[in-house]
Amino acid sequence: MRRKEGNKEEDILKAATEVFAREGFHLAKISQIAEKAGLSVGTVYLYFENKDHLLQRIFETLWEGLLDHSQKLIETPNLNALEKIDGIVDVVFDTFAENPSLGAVFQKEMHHVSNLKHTPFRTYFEQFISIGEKILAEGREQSLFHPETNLHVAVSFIFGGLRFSVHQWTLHPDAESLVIFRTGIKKIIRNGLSV
Amino acid sequence: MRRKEGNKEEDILKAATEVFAREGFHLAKISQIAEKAGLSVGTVYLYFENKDHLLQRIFETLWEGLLDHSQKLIETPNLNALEKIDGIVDVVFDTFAENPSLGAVFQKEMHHVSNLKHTPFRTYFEQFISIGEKILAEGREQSLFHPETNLHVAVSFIFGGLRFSVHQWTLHPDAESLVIFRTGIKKIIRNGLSV
DNA sequence: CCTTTAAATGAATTTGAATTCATTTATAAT
DNA sequence: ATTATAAATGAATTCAAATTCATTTAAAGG
Repeated sequence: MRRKEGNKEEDILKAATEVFAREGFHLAKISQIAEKAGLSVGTVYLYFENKDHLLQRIFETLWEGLLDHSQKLIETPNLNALEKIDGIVDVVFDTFAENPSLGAVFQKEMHHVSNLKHTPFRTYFEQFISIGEKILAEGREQSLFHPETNLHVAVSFIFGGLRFSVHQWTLHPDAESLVIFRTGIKKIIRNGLSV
Repeated sequence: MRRKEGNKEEDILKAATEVFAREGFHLAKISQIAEKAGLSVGTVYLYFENKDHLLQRIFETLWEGLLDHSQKLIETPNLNALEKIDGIVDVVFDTFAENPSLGAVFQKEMHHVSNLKHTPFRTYFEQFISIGEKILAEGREQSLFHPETNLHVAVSFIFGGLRFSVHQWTLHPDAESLVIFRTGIKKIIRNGLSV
């Protein structure tokens, strides 16, 4: 019998990420993805049930990576809440630094994915938010943070800011601007704008 | 001859905003919009060239309002940079407080609109960003802000945070949480999380 | 070097909603 | 009242792209 050559599933996901990043999910054509992956339209359907599932798998991998690293981070001893927040910023930027297209897809298509039926994506997002809230609550207990800050508001603001900044960074994803974004964002989260 | 009853154009835009907010642009059906506006599918096309133009008009009105108010704000004498930033937060929340669905559409569909050909939307966004950068530069000159903060990073982060927070607020758009979001966000932008 | 069968192909089919347009309705002018 | 015509309707058409599947290709086992 014939055997599979290379790793087509991976090739397809990589191609899909790039096409979704450039075109957006709805304008992306399966034919474009197939071409970029170097195979035919029909083959895409041997590996993925449909277009939605492609996006779903991309987000699944992404979220699992983010949550896994974040979970390890908050369990690290000898880190205070401020250091953990810096760690979260690093987790996010490290994730997207190795794959800038993923940052664009994350910014553009998260809402589409969370609307899909039969997906655990609202749960993933909620877990991430809940990790954020844990860190902030911890910081408050350690008297590092303003006690009156509303957790939900703070986490929403930081999540949105981080996500959009990553997206902006992906427009010119070089190493130098990566450092500027990372450090700039950490500084704002800690100290805000004012002196 | 027959004359137009009421303001159908307005009815359609209002209905479209609600349907786009709930379903997202691509899943929204013209038939749903027509039904919610209390008229037929064909009538929608008497008032708008196509589905894209509906979204386009919604964003046009939205951006013009935001830019107009922001422009007036930065020209107001006797406001320092910190007060101007508070003003921007207020402009944004005032805009969406009177129409929470607009906040959801703004968060979900901005990327679709900026991909449309023949639209000035990248320009609108750039103008808004440029207003933000002006305020930050001013604050730096007034020695109110950390001199080393990167303007582009700070503005991206704040824009993203503000946009996503508004979207989160629209999920439970009551007056009490509005105040909590407004004040919480202003505080974080000024002072960050740490004491 | 056949034979078997999994893998791959891409043209043909299906689908589903955007858009159109022939027909109907309602108002204003005469 | 009648007529002219703008406004409105919604069933029929169009269209583009997702999905399918009959056919072809190529590796592995005998």
